[in-house]
Amino acid sequence: MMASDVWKEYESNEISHSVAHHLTAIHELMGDLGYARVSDVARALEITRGSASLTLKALKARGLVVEDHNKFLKLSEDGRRIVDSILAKRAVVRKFLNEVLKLDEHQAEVDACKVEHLLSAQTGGQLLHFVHFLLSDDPTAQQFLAEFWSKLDQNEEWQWPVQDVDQLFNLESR
Amino acid sequence: MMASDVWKEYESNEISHSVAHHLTAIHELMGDLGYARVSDVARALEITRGSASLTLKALKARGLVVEDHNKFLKLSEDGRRIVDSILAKRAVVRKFLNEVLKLDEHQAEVDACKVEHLLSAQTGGQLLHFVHFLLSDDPTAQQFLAEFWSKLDQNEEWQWPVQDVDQLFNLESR
DNA sequence: AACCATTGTTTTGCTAATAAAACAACTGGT
DNA sequence: ACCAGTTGTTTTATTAGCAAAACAATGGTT
Repeated sequence: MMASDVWKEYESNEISHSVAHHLTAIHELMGDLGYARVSDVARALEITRGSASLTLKALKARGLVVEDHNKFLKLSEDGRRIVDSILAKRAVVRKFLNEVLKLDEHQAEVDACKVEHLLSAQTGGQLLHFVHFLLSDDPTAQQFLAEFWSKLDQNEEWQWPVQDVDQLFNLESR
Repeated sequence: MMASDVWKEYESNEISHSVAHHLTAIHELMGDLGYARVSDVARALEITRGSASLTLKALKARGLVVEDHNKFLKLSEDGRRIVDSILAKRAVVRKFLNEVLKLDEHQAEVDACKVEHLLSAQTGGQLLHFVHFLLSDDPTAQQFLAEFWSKLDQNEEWQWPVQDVDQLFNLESR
């Protein structure tokens, strides 16, 4: 039975996908150009200036973005904190998908981009610990990865989607 | 530099979060009650009948839901296929977060629910292979997990979010 | 000065997903 | 037969996020 309070938490996120990319665009523009204006954000995201203007106005009202005396944008302390957490999650998810699960880079990039703003801080932190150990020079980790990859090559295939995943795991693993 | 075609793929998904849960609600109601009507879906999702009626009308138009001569709903072949892929992704992600990363069950449930409809079939399949091997009785997998968990307990902590994840991985891991 | 490009904003309209409320149709109890 | 409850739909309104278009302000070129 689905706890109905679970699926509704999707909307009650700190930030939306759109907001996440408005904020990260400002961050990247500050690095690339040294500044970020409404038009620069709009260009980076390939949306109209009007759309960016409205979204950024809301972000200024929320205190995530601050504006110069000359319409130059900057991340606030809170905005910077959010961008850091998003970029960290994106990086670790991309790394996991690409370097562990061996998905091609574009697929890893796309999927990481889709989930980066949805994962909790706990999940991001635990995943970071996991991937860090997995890709370290620890011999156990390296042996494990080698065996996993060799199994991948052996093409032991289920047809996806699997009907009952729990059954595949022998049911008693709880 | 963000490839701007990447982040826009977020909207171009086969199904939305809302649609995913309308479909899975029908699936679960069929199992629990043996039938599923508009009101049953609305109750299960805790939304109004009006909202469910409109969304389900669109799903009928898309051919994912079919309607009885007496307003009883059923998944079509396509709808069933989508539900299968969603439930499989949800199950494997939940299992990974809870049983590998040791996140509490509620957090695992919530995060899995958020990303289930966003992951590609490739990602779902690869993650299934990975978790299946990781939780198998293969001694290498078990040893790896034991070491990982012991490291977790040792509380080697970064402050999250980590500023530069790539730096943490020594940069040269590609 | 006249012109043009760029910038930022505002207004209007669109879609998806919801709530709220009104309504019609059916069902069951008395 | 009547009343009450349930069901499904429609209409109206809201919010987030976009486009398109109009507009004003600035800045540079000739």
